[in-house]
Amino acid sequence: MTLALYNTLTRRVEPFTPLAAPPARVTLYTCGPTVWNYAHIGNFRTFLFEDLLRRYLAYSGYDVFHIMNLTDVDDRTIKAAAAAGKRLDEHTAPFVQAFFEDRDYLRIAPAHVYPRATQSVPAMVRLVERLLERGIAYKGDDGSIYFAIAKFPTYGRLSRLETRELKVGARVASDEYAKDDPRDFALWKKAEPIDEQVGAAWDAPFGRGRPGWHLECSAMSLEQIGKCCHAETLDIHAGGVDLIFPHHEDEIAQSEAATSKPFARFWVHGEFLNVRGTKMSKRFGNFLTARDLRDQGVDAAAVRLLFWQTHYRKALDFTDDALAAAGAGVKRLGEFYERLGRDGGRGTGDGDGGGAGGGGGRLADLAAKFEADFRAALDDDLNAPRACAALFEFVHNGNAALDGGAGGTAAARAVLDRAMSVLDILPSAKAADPALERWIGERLAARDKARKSKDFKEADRVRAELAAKGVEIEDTPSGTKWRLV
RNA sequence: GGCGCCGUAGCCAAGUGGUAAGGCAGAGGUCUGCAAAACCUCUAUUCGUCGGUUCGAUUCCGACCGGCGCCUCCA
Repeated sequence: MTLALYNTLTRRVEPFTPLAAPPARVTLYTCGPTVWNYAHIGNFRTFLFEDLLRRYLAYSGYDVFHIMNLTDVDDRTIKAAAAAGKRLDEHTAPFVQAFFEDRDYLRIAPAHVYPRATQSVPAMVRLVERLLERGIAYKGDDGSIYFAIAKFPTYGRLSRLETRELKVGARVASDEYAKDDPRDFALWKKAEPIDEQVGAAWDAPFGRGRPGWHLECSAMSLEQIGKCCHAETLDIHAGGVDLIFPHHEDEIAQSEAATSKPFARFWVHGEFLNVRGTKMSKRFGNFLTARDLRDQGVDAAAVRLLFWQTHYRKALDFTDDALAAAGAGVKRLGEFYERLGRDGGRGTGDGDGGGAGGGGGRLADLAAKFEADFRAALDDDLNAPRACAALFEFVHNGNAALDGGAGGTAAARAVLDRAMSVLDILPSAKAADPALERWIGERLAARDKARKSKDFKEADRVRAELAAKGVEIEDTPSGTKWRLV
């Protein structure tokens, strides 16, 4: 079995066959955040889907080179900086920082490089020059540089909007008359006063200005894969569905017109996160940021599981109920994982279990089945919901096997660890400070004493006291366990 | 108007031309001093509606109803 992915270019699920077998290098470019503000969890749904893709490629043995850009100059960043009376980099710096914090909170594996638009201007200027030399770009009447769609016959191949017409009543851009063809898009925008004001203008042979939105991704991805792999074609380019048009369509046009090579072999797009049926968006004000969740004490593992339980190409409605349900699932998974470690002191793979459910190695067998199902599911266009179903089936059957005294826990735990390298949904450990821990120890001892003398009233009172502080307890044959909730 | 997606149990959500995964919630039971956790059992004759193709459709086709997305700078 090998990985197959839905390729937006062909609208089909196709086997993912890189130029060489694992451990071959795979180049993955994902469109990152525009750092004009905090990213919301809708944005992060896409980044999490890309995290799943990247981790599963690694799990499958590939040497992934993951590039994620940071858009730190565009209309919104400039407007926001001007509104705040700041320079562009002054305005974006905290949001870049916040993005990395949110990324870490959500356990998203860091990309290998985070090229920034403002730091890649030379590469962008070179790309524009190449297009000018080839006669595909031209200077408009307003002094901006445009890409001539007419010179790129396959324009529209990705989005299939080649025959599009402007929607009735759609607004007409102010630069409409500066372009040869209304469909042409800006590569380089002539510097305006507001750009100068915030420091978002650069000199170029074709005029002082700033990059158009699409240009950065073409320039930076080509620059990065040139450096790392001497290539001009990406293995995979990913993003949200809303980027298909015009962003990715335009990236293809710019890149391929310049290199005459396919820009990316696979285009994969993640669906939206919705709120009550409508896409989460800053514009609609129906958004929630990652830090909102973090501040509410939401375990990132629950967010991840919630997202994994819906296929990445299907819209997902975000609700508190769904998040809570995922939280319960995460907790159960954590219990099982802990139990494997605890009961696994003796299990080595061929077990000692003599109970009803378990012969030797029963858990190892279950783990092997789980791993096969897990892979088959993710190989099938990253069917994470199915992978999660396999996981919980394993939890269920594994618990039953443990109840029956089965062995093989070390093997089972190893399999689970491998799966977690992809899903990463074990509950976050909540650390207690030493003082609290000491107090818990005292209380537990008191309760134990009460229980031994059959003073259950007192024992229950202590349990309630602990619960009031968020300490949940569980009596087990090997003593009372506690955890913070 | 153009292109496209979605509609499966109380909630969330996989799925296949051959008879409905998984999660959460709920009910009963085992275990426990009681709990908790775990386990066992149960919870969709049915997959928006109506037609069609087929031996057979939730799965293919058509129409309709409902929800949503993109159509120039939104992940």
